[in-house]
Amino acid sequence: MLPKESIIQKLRQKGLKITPQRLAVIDVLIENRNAHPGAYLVYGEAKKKCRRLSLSSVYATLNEFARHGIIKTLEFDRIENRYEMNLEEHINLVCEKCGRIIDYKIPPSLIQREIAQETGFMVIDKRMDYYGYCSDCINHTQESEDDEKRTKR
Amino acid sequence: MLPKESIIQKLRQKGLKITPQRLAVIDVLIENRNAHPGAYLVYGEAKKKCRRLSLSSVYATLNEFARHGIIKTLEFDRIENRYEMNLEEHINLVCEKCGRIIDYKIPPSLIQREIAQETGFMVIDKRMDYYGYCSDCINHTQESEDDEKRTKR
DNA sequence: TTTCTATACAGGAATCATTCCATATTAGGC
DNA sequence: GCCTAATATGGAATGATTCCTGTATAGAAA
Repeated sequence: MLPKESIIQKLRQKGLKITPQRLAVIDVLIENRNAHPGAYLVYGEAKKKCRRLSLSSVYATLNEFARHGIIKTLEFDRIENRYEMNLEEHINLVCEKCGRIIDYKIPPSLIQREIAQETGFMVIDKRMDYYGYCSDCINHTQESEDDEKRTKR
Repeated sequence: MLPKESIIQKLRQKGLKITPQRLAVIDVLIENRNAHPGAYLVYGEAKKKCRRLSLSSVYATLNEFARHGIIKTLEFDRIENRYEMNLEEHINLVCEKCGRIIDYKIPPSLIQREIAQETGFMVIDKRMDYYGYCSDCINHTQESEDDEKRTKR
């Protein structure tokens, strides 16, 4: 099944309505699935497909999708959130209830069960980021922007 | 060497000045090293130690410390940033230059060299979060807040 | 100890992603 | 086609963080 159909089916299952705005957002998410688009990009692109679309709705839609596990939200410092459709397995133990954060030193290979046994923490969701430089940026001379590295906003 | 001394020494090495405000922030960071304090908490606690201290300075100081690798900034959705002093090893490949993000499917155990070989991405920094519930929150009845789970701000 | 100046600070305004709210619209079951 | 709960709009509000301008000061040098 096409990813789009799959999403639409999920929405139906959950009793969510299929609106032109949501279809536009879905299209954009699929077309940009590798770009990890932010809300603004989604808004800009989706607006082309659905003239009557507000930024608020894009946020609401993205949040709704995230809530239903259709996409995943990635948050960053100083830059807008990004959204991804790749939900594959891809460590701070953050309690979503009380906000407490428990460090867990990771052995090379690690599974939820170990964490649960050793700390009693129940893992619901994961996020792993490695920060650095992609091959393009390593090759294409560093030129001037060297000191702009962290100037994001 | 005490952690505080170690930090002060690092600041001296980098030519950064040792001010009462910074000392207060350092104390708070050390005292709360396991709490992953946010800027507001740091401000509140540090203010007790150094009457003449502004929130702006706390932010500036935390950013400065992070820039020099003394602490690490953790960013979250909807809640303020948290800061940690635990810099131990603890995966999205995010290019800090062009902002591109490359997915890298992780085998159980994975090292930077593999990433570099397979993708050409040079890893500078890492972040791994597992989200879920801590043992306390699992035990202490879920009561009413069940639907507040994601109501963070 | 005093001087000097680059660095740091205070305090308040500004920014900007995101959310909220009140109202208007509409998807989709009947 | 009707009805209504779910959505969308758009503008205001929020809130963490940054920016800005004038002031203060750490610490090197005299």
